Amino acid sequence: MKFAKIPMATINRLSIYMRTLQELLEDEVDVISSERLAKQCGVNPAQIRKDLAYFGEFGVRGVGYRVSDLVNQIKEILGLNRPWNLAMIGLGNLGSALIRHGNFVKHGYIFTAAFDTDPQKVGKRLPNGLTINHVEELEDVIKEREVHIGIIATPASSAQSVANQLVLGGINGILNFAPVQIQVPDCCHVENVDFTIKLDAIAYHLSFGS
Amino acid sequence: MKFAKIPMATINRLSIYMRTLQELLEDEVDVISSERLAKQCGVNPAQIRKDLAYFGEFGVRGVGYRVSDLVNQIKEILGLNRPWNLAMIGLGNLGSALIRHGNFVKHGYIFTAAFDTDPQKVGKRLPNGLTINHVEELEDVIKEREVHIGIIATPASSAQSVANQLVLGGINGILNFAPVQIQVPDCCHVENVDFTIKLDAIAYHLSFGS
DNA sequence: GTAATAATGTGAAGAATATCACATAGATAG
DNA sequence: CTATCTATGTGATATTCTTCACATTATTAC
Repeated sequence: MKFAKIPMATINRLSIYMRTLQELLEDEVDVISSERLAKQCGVNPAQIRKDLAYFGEFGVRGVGYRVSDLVNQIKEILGLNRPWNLAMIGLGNLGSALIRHGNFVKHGYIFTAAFDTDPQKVGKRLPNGLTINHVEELEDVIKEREVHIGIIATPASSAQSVANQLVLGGINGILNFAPVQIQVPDCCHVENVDFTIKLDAIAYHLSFGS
Repeated sequence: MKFAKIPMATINRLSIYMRTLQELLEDEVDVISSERLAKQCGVNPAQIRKDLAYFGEFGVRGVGYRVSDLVNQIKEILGLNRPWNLAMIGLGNLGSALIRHGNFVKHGYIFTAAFDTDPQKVGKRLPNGLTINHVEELEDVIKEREVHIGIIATPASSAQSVANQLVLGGINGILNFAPVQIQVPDCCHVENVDFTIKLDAIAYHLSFGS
């Protein structure tokens, strides 16, 4: 599928295009031009065409893109035409909220394991039916349940040690909500979600104009 | 303070540097070189120097950077040497978790208002002492309480209408957790936090290698 | 006071990314 | 079947961002 080196920015935008296209689909829009899609996504029309061009030709000249087709094409490009199993590590405020949050399921992700160290929490059942395991069991359980992606929602202080265990358990993808830079081997891909960084950026813009 | 046009990426990295420096400060490290700091932040040493060079000279040649000084300098650069008032809109799973999450307070941000539309929630008191207002009162309340930044944690469907009201209330900075692209006038700066985009990026990497 | 050392600050080179502009090709109407 | 129209796909161009490499300058030791 992939022949050239694809910019990370392209991958992220594809995700945004897909989101917008799925909304259009719900509104029963059949066909859309790069120009209109670009406006809705807040990007340049040529950007969309270039992004897609990395992977093939998906439009019809003089017409535009068939919305439902393009959604499926992007899903295939991103590897989303299959289920991905998630494990949540850390069931404090944030972890618990995320696991109950509908967006993961809506996009085809499935929680198959959840971990914490608090004896009060271990053994408890979550609304989605999962039972919380102790972090000590992490390595075994994620192998057993074929977890593909680990989500770290622990305090910053435990994040690195959890990441180490995830790697030992064979995980190659980590979504990290802890506000630290975690170190992993090259085989493992980490994405960070850090909202205080975003807040700082807003503070900067408010202070010194755009 | 700002003379050239600063890359957004630089601003985000300054935030990361600051975070790491604050940790170093707790470990009582006095001085650090760009090389060592770079390793801890996962960037190139020249990058750090260039980023800082946009704003002035903060290091000592042959020695490095005084950690506590640099933290303060970056705070000033980002406009963090003052309090910022936040309003949370939407107190579902995510909004409630975020407002209880210590990281905002830790970095000097203060919640001064909270809103929801659910009559069950309006009037209730949050653990931090705030009383939940109805979204109808949004415009007035945020003016009254001098809110600077609005955090949208509503479902996607309400995000745009909330954003409109925030703008009407004079807000120029929005942190958006809803998975939609919201449209605002140029005077208002929006940052999006969208973890499904990050998850999609991980899925892509797992599918087609790095 | 001088030399050696070390790590900054920065101009220049390089890489990556985004935008422009137009040739191309599918669709539709006459 | 031909002409017209429209929006894609893409080579060329422009821009933005990152890395290199080294001259510069504070510090320390002799």
